[in-house]
Formats: sequence, structure tokens, C-alpha cells
Amino acid sequence: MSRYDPSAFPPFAVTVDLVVLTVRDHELCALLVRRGEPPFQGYWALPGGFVRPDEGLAEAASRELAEETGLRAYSAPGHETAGPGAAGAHLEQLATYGHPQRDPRMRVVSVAYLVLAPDLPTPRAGGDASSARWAPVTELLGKSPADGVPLAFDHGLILADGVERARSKIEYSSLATAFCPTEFTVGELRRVYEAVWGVVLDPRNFHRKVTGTPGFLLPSGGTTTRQGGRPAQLFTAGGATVLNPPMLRPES
Amino acid sequence: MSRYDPSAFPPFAVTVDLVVLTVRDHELCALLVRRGEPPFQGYWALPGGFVRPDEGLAEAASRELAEETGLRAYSAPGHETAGPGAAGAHLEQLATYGHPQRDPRMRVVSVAYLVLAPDLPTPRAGGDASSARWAPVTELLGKSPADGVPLAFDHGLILADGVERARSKIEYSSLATAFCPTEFTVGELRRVYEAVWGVVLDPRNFHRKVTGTPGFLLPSGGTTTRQGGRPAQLFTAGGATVLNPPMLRPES
DNA sequence: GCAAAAGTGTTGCGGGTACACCCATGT
DNA sequence: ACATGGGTGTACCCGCAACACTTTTGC
Repeated sequence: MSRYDPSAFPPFAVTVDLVVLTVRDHELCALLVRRGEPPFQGYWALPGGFVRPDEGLAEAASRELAEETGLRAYSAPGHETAGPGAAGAHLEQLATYGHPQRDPRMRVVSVAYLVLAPDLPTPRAGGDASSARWAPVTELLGKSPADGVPLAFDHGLILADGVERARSKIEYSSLATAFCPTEFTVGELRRVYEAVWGVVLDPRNFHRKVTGTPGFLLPSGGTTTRQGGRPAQLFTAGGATVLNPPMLRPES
Repeated sequence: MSRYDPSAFPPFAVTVDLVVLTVRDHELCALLVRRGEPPFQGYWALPGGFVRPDEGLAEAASRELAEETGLRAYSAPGHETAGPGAAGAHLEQLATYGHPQRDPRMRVVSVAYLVLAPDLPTPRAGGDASSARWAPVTELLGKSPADGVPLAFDHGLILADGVERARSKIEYSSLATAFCPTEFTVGELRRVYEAVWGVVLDPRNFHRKVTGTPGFLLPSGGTTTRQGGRPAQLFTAGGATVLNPPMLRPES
């Protein structure tokens, strides 16, 4: 009773959906594509598509990401946890959504992936999306549920889960560096934390904290004045993936 | 190019697999069933089965759990995060596994769920499993990969991910109470932490910590001497789901 | 000089650890 | 009486928040 005859298993469609986040203009933004066909024609949606018969789930997510943005993403094979590559984007599995009626056409199970990317040039539309854009998550996610812009399918829920994951994960991992270019300053990293958490942090204590956490930052030797003021040291992401002690998010 | 014709989507089988954990005899144990048919006939495997055409993923996991153990599980609908019910088991989505060759028969995508349950009477076999048992995870997971008992399919990997999730989640959430009966003592809760983390904790500091964390424990009024010694206060799980400050796991 | 951002020093406080110590039961 | 586990008090230590203060550039 607990299993069906495998030769007569119920057929499902399996897709991947991508929550692609970046920091632009001091704001956390998500990549959206406009749907060019029903259902939800004209709505904004998360990028994604069907998993092909012979590819893995992370592989499908990576392929869709490249098709939509040209980004190369790095994830640890086989596991949901990933190691951040200094260049390129971080990709990890987020969660799977399979409500029976989430797609009116058929039974679709969607495996959502979270991508953290450095600031990119304006996105190029790909596939069946008639256009694409970066949207600040504060506009997409109102304080109350179903506030802000409605997205296609259950993508508003998926986006909210992805943002929540990103916000909590930069506390105890070095993932915030995935939002930065290869070389970055402590101040730029701090602005990432401030944008993702929506808070202001003390620059002095932040500096001490991140430079004092072993394995978080690697001095690259150079300096820059691109933020104005005194020249700042440049760093690259260190090898550490888990931060000890963690960064502390001020209570909202 | 990025999407298939939806009317010709590639067909997948979708299953749920369960990582059911409990604490027995001071040890963290997982529920296994013996496979009665190929492939992997005679191997131990995680309980699970196919998702039915009209049920949700968490619903399928809950149904399989009831079929295998008789347990009722509680999860927050729609979200992967769940609220712990004092009685009954905690259920949350773990991750999804979809390597193209993970099942030799066909393309199967499996959504794994993590269940934390109080100590149960000996499990009853259900469905197509010829028997079932609780196995200490230390025996199943060797220090090196592919050490210990080999499980069917990629279930060893899924189990490892589930155990890791449980170990980290009891740090910052009140989930450890899901391993306890409705009423429990501080000492019993401490033994849960010790079993899951594989460490010994200072009873005095542990007591102060958990009773001082708001919303973690609710005094039920009664006392018990079932552990010997001075009578201990009985508690039930408080409403809090997130622990502030978190429990600190001693560095291994 | 002045503004702006990068860094360093210092102090106070809160929470953790490591104990010493007392309490209430069963045998 | 003694063993066993429950619970409280206290002293030290480390890490963070909250500043004051110095450094090095562009304008």
C-alpha cells in the first residue's frame, strides 16, 4: 500500500527556479523575468525551466543561470552546501515546492536554488522571457504577506524563503563575499551586510571583526580609493566557509 | 531553447524519503527499513515512497511516516520551517536529491524530510519493508565517507545531511524538545543535547541556560524522580521556536 | 584647510565557563 | 549514612558595543 508499482508511477514535471540575489545601489535586488505566455502572462517571475532527462538538479540550475545571465556558478557537487569561489556566483539548493495546484497546467514539482552574485551589468533576457530586470526585494516583499508586486505561481513565497536564507546565512558563513567582486574593501563588504540586513553597522567595530576572523579575508596587497577618503586595503575571500565567531545581526 | 514544450515535458518519478531521528539509550538513532525487493534487495534504506498525484510533498511525507511508525507529525503548512508540537513529531523538509542515476530503474527525484521524534516503542514494519529497526547513527556514519553500513541508493548521503541539520538546528531553535515526551526534566533535555552532539555538558550551567532562555521551557508544575536523586521539575516545550541566545555547542 | 572614509585604542558590560556548594530523594 | 541527580552562587574571562581619536587621500 505504501508504494506504487514502479512501472506505473505517477508522472510529474520537475523544474528548477532561481532566486538570484545581488546588491545594487545599497539595496538587495532579485532577478526577475517577465512571462511572455500563459499562465501568468505578463507577470514577473523567477527565472527557471524544466530539468532535462539526463541532467542533475544543480546542473539544470547552473544551466538556466548561464542562459539567463551568462554567469558561471560554483557549487559543491552532490551536496547542497557549496564552497564560494571568489569569482563567479554562489549556488545552493534552497527548497522544493510541490503543491498539487501550484501550476494550473499540470503537476509540477519545482526545486528552487539560491544564487548570490556580485553586481552585474544589466541583465539580458533569455529563453521565453520577453524581458528581465533587477528589482529591490523591499519593493517585492511588503511587510504584510501578499503586499508589494505579485509574482507568478508561488514565486513570491520562494523569493521570501530565499531572502530569509541569505539574510541568516551571511551571519555564520563567509557568503557575503559572494556579493562582492574578486577584490573588495572592508567598507564594501560592510555595505553588503547593511543592504542585505537593512541596518547600519559601526564601521570601526565591523572592521575589527572581519579582519580578526581567521580565514574570512585575505589581504591582496593592493589599495584603492574608489570609495573616496583614505586608501583602503583590498582583500579577497579567504578559504573559510564557516565564520567563528559569527557576525551578529543587530536585533531589528 | 530554455524551456521544453510543456505538453511534452520529460516525465520524472517523485518520491519522499524520511530521515527519522530519535534518542534511545543516550544515542542518536535513525529509523531504517529493510528492502524486500530489488534494487538493493536486503539492504537497509530510509523509509519513503512515491508521492501521489493529488497530495503535497509534506503531506506525502506525513502519510509515509504514519504508515511506517504510526506517528503523527506537525509541520507548518506551505513552509519548510515548522512549529514544534509538544506531542507528536517535528517534520521539516531537508533537501532534494535528483542525480540522474540515483535509481537504476528510472529517473527519480526524491524530496527528503527530516523527522525528530520522541523515543518510541519498537518500530512496526509497514508497506513493502520486510522489517524495520532503530540504528545508532554513529554506526551508520563512519568518520570517513563510505565507512559503516552501506545504505540503499544515496540514502547514506541523505542521512548524513539530516543528522548534520539536526545537530546544527538544536543550537539555535527549541527543536531538541521534539526528542522529548510531552513532559520532561531539564536533565532529560540535557541528555538529548549530549546524545545528538556526542559531548558532555555541565549540568549546572545547562540548567541555568535553558531555564533562563525566555519561551524555551514552560514549568508544568509537577515533579518526578524517575532519574533518581532529588525530584526534578517537569517542563513542557514553550512557544519559542528560535532560541536567543542560542545554545553553544562545545568545539569538538 | 576641509570633508570623507580607513583604521586603532580604550572602556564598560553581559554572558559564558568553571568550579564550590547546598537540596531532596531512594536504598 | 551515602549515593545520585537537581539546583544555586560566585569569580574569572572573553567578546561585543560605544565611543574618542589618528591616518591618508581628494578637492
